[in-house]
Amino acid sequence: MSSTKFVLLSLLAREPLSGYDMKQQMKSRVDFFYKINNNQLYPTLSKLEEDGLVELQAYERESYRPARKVYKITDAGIECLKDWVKEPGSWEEFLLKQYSSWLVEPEILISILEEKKLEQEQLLAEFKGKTASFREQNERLTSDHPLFSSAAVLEMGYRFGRCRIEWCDTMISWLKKGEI
Amino acid sequence: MSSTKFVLLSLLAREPLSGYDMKQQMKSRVDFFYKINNNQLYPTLSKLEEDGLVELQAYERESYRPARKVYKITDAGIECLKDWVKEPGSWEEFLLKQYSSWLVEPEILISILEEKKLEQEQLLAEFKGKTASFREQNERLTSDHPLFSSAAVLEMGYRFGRCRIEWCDTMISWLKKGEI
DNA sequence: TGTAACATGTAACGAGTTACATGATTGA
DNA sequence: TCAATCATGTAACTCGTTACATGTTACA
Repeated sequence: MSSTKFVLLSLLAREPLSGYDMKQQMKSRVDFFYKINNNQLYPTLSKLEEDGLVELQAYERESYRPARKVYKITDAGIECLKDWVKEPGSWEEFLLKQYSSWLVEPEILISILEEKKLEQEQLLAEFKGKTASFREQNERLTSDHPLFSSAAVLEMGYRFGRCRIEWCDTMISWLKKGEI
Repeated sequence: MSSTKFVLLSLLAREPLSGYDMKQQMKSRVDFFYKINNNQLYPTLSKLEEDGLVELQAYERESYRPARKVYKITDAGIECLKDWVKEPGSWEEFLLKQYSSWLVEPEILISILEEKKLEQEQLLAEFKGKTASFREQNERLTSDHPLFSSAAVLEMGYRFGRCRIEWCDTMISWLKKGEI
C-alpha cells in the first residue's frame, strides 16, 4: 500500500540502477522529492524481485566491497507502475505519480489532470467561503488574535489551491501540444 | 519530537476542549490541516497532563456515556507552544506553527518569515538552473519522454516555491500593518 | 591520520493507521 | 430496527527514522 515500492519502480523505469544509485539520485535530483533509508530500500528491492517486478541485471563484485547489484525493471513492473499512475490518490501521491506520467497515454493523463483540477476548484470554493465569513464576523483582526493566524493559514491554502490549478492547466496545454 | 503534542496545544491555546472536540475540529476546520486518530490523541493528552502543559478543567459525566474530559492549556503549555513556533523546521511544520503565530511577537515573526523567504529563494534558484539545463540539452521533449515528466514535476516545484515566497511577502505586509 | 566514498544490509525504536470495544440516545 | 452520534480508550500492525555493522580505497 505504501508508495515506496512504486518510487523504486519509477526510478528503474528510466534506467537500470543499484540500490545505492537510487539513494544517490534521491539526494541530488531536484526534480524528484523523496527520501528513503537503507532499512526500507533493500528489503523493498528484494520484495520487488520476489514479485517479478524487477530482476537482477548485473552483479558486479570487487573483492574489497559488497557486490554491486544492478536491477532492471521487468515488463510486469512497467505494467504495475502504469496502473499505479492511473490510480486516484492524494495530491502528494499524485505528484509522485507525475514523475512516471511519460508511461501513460496523453488522453488518459489529460482526463486525470482535469479531474484533479476540478477537485482543487471545489476546495478553493470552500476556502473562499471560509475567508468571507471571517471578514464578515471580524472587521479588524489584530496580529495577536487567533483568527489572524487562521486567516494566514487559510490564505496559504487558497494560494496553494490556485497554484495547483494553474499547474494543471499548464500540463494540459503541454500534453495537447504533445511536446515542450 | 513529533508535532502531535504541539498540534493539541495549538488547539487548546484557543479554547478549552475535550479530545473528542479536537477530533471534530480537525475534521471540519478548513483552516487547519491535520489528521489524528484516537490511538495518538488520548495517550498524548495524558502525557501532556503529566508534563503539566495542560490540565483538566471539567469532568462532565453522564451515566450512560464515558465522562467528557475538558482540558485547558496551562501557562507552561503556552510557553512550550511559543518556543516551538519560533523553532526552525520544514515547510510543512512551519505552516502548522503559523496557526499559533498569534502568540508570538510580530517582530520575531517577521524575521522568521524573512528567513523562510530566503530559504525558498535559494531553492528556486536551484530549480531555475535545473530547468535551464533541461532546455539546453533537449530542444524538444515529447510527452512519452522521461524528461517530459521531470520537467512537469520541476515546474510544480518552481511554482510552489514562488507561491510560498509571495505568501511570505503578504504575511510580512499584514504584520507591518498590525492587522487585516 | 582521519574521514569520505563505495555498497550492502540489520536492529531497535518511534510514529501513524485501521480496527475494535463499550453503551445509551436520537432520528430515519 | 438500523445506523449515527457521543466519548473514551486499547490492540495489532505497518511505515519510517536513526543508528549501527562490514571493510577497502582514495584523498586531504
